[in-house]
Amino acid sequence: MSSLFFDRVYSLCARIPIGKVATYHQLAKLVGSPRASRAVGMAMKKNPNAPTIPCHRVVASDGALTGYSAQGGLAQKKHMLLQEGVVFMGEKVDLTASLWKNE
DNA sequence: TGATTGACAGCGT
DNA sequence: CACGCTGCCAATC
Repeated sequence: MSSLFFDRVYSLCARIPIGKVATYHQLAKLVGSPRASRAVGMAMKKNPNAPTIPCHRVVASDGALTGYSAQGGLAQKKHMLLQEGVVFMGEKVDLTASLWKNE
């Protein structure tokens, strides 16, 4: 189960600092396929390393929490992000303040 | 091997 | 501003 694509996505996911979030499109771009945002989402959904990969730090391009396969769903995801210090704008993440610039 | 799916993104209405 | 449709990529059935 070692697809280069998934591996890249997981690596980037683990690379996202606490208090920051990345968009699916951003990860897709970093892995080399700026249009593979959907494939990135699929990798998150599969998430073989659930507790190992902090995939909860990945949100939509608009900062909205689109999905979360783990326990609790989107509510839990939002709660975790808040706990890590991510700034929320209602039900969406304030990308203006918490978007990972991939430093 | 082919068709369908899926945690998206962009554009149009 | 909210909703809908299309396009893209890779995985899974």
